[in-house]
Amino acid sequence: MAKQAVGIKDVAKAAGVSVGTVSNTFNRPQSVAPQTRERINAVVQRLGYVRSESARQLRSGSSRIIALLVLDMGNPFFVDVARGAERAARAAGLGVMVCNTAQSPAEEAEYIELFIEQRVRGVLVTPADPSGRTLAPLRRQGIPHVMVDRLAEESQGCSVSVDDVAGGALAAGHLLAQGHRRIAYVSGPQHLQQIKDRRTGALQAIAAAGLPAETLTEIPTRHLDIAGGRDAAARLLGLPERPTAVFCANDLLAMGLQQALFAAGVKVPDEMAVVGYDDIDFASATAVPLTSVRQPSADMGRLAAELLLQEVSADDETETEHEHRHVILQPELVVRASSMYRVR
Amino acid sequence: MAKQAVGIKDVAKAAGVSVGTVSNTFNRPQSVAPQTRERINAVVQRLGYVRSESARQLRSGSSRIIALLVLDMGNPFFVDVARGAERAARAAGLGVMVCNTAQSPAEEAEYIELFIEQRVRGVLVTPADPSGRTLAPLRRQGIPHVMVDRLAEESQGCSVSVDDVAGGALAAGHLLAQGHRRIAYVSGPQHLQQIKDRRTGALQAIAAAGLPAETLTEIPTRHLDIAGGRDAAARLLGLPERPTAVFCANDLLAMGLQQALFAAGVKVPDEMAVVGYDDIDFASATAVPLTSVRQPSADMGRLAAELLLQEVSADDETETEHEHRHVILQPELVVRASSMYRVR
DNA sequence: CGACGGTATTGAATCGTTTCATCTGACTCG
DNA sequence: CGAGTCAGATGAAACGATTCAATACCGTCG
Repeated sequence: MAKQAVGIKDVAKAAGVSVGTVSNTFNRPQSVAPQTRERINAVVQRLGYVRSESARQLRSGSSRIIALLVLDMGNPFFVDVARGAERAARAAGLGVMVCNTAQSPAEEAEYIELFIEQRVRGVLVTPADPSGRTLAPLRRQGIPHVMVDRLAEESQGCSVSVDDVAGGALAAGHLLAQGHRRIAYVSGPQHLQQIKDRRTGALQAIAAAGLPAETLTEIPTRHLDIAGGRDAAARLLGLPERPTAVFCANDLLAMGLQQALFAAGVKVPDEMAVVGYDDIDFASATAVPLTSVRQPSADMGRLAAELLLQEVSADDETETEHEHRHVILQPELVVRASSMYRVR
Repeated sequence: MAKQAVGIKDVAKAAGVSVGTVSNTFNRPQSVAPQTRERINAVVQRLGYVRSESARQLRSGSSRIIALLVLDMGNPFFVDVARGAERAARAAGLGVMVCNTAQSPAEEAEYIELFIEQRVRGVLVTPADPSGRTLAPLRRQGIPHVMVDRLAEESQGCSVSVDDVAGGALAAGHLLAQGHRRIAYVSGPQHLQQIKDRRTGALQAIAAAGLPAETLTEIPTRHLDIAGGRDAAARLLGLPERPTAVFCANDLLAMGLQQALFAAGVKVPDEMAVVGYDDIDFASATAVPLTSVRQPSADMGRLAAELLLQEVSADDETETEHEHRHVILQPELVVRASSMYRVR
């Protein structure tokens, strides 16, 4: 029952021209006589002909798609990044394929392989593997890639990242300024650079305030999600000297934590101030709106895509040698109720 | 600088065999002598050869990718659907390309065109256009498609949906059982079938309780998101006879609404009971956990993908004629604090 | 020894485009 | 009238894989 696919030859025959002319109507309309063009377009319409991308890319060597590999599709932060990237890519006539590594280097490697098979035009990636080894095949194939939310090492390619050290310092600095002297840092998987940098930033702020490093107590979690936040709350409340403030490595953790605190009857912010990270939409929708470190997520996606497109076109005209660039954006603290002491 | 792509011919030459043999090593290894196979694999490894998908699909006529078109990537409900679909597809060796229509029929049509160009194996779609007209090109090209979260009309193809009428009835019935007699329905764009069905269900429950239709006051919103919920709250509180309970067409609305109520000092659930829809993870993470109608989102994605795969293989062996199937899943009410009257 | 069977390999045809060198007329100009 | 120009159209080669009929080789059996 499936219709037989109609190809460019069928169109050519029906319009009484050669395949070359049909192809030209699509790719350089100005070189085809107007009336021929119209006749062909009419036939295309009538037969419902659609170009086969696979045939085009076979000829051109690479597809019109860029891939985006994110750590967690369930985190709205990455959804925002994806949106930014998608907009930029579509403006350039490219499609975006978004895939989720769930922070697993193995998944990451698998997807990279898939992308190479697809001969994607380029790859945007928030790396799950800190070594960057999973990206080696891309380099080998000469496929441009840009790291997102991660500063690339020298010669590893372009990157767009946010200064996580500064972000950590902002969060901790804010809590210190509110008078807190025992602060918990709810972190995540230690192999993620972001986690480490945010801690570093927090410690810097503490040192700058002339306080000892012990001011910060780290509470690691296995997963950067809401459930992880709930778990962390239990451990937080079980600490011998209970902190009066907590800085969470992302908003999902903060939300889970905040809920568990509420359930345990611990008042936010009076008994426990909370600061999150990412400033996702949901963060401002909690009953006690969450103070959070905002990352310019959509911008990051957009910039990364633009950098990638630049690199792609530099590859084309081999004359201009491409210089890897590293864009570092600055985070911003958004203060809301969850970290403001009641006026006393 | 970009490495020259290595093709199957290079491998064949380097291994001293014909291209056919190399191809066979990949596609029917058992028909190649073990030692030849090993030699070829070694060469593949050494040269870093990767099959070109475009060439394969050109030959086979369709790609190894299925597309998933969702209404709103920012809604975790659809992320769950995507996860379910992705798992099923990858189990069958297919990739999934997820795209976001943002509820715009125009975007939907554009993406459909893209999918046809890509000759995707099949399409899963949560339709933004109620007429189903945007799907016509798919039918024309004989590309299998399954509607997700929407009951397809006869002969429009397979579908996997959740009984939204039942869901609406569950929500309203629950509120009625709690003694509420003035209920608001915060709805969304009227062209979405889900919105209409949930209202229908609510009205059925009201009728079943022997109450007048006026028991339900509809508050429409433009967008099914958190901001829409905040807006709705203002209108809700401005109503002449303020309802004592509100049923929101999805959880995002409910979250925005709940926050605005909190800010306005309206106690949930004492002064206003709230019920949402979808039961997204975030819904249970609010300070006052949200009562919500749970949809088996991941199951829906999985089932839809499975139905699609079935249809795909039925198309292959043209012997078995494919019968369109319609799976209707049942929603489930998850009662949490936001709708439970304090014990009086 | 010749016919046969089975396994492993070959190489040409094919998929649907794009590209480019070539061709065709029509028109202009000296 | 012949040469030159130019817009438009042509058709074959190429892209990189898969597939399949044909072949080569080897051992076995009658």
